[in-house]
Amino acid sequence: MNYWLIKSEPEMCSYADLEQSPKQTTYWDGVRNYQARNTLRDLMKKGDRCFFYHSNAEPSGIAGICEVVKEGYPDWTAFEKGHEHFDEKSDPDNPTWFMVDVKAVRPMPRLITLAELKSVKGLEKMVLLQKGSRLSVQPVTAKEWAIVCKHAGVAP
DNA sequence: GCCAACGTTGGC
DNA sequence: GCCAACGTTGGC
Repeated sequence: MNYWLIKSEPEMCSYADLEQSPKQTTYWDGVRNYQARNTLRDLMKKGDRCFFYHSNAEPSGIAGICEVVKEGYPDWTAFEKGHEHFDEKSDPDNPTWFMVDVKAVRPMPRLITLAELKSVKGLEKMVLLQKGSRLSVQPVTAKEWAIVCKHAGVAP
């Protein structure tokens, strides 16, 4: 099983919003970065676990854990004229962008803030904490996953 | 709102 | 292929 961290602006879709979605599941769309696209399309597998991270938030941090329930498929929001994520260059017959479906697993007992994560031993190499890291889907090592869960007091 | 870091675009 | 200009992300 692989571990990931996915970012979402809580104004758009918070962890609570995910929990309140039908079947606690939603599609995670709007990624318009090639590296992140490759991860979504090729690497994320059913059953993989993800930290659900609130970005651009007050404060930012990990809000919960979710699970990949549908592997990479074309991000149809790129095909819809007028949609916020419309991209005229993405051809439905040869899509540029992909997305996955994720399902809520469990919330963190409290938000694990970015500032807090920076001070946790063993997370120094975590992609999220690297300077200038802007990737909206990033790999998390099994070790980092365990450390964060232990720190937060939740089952991995 | 500011700004650093990064990705993309496009002229050459 | 280089690189300046521009747009976006996201912490603060």
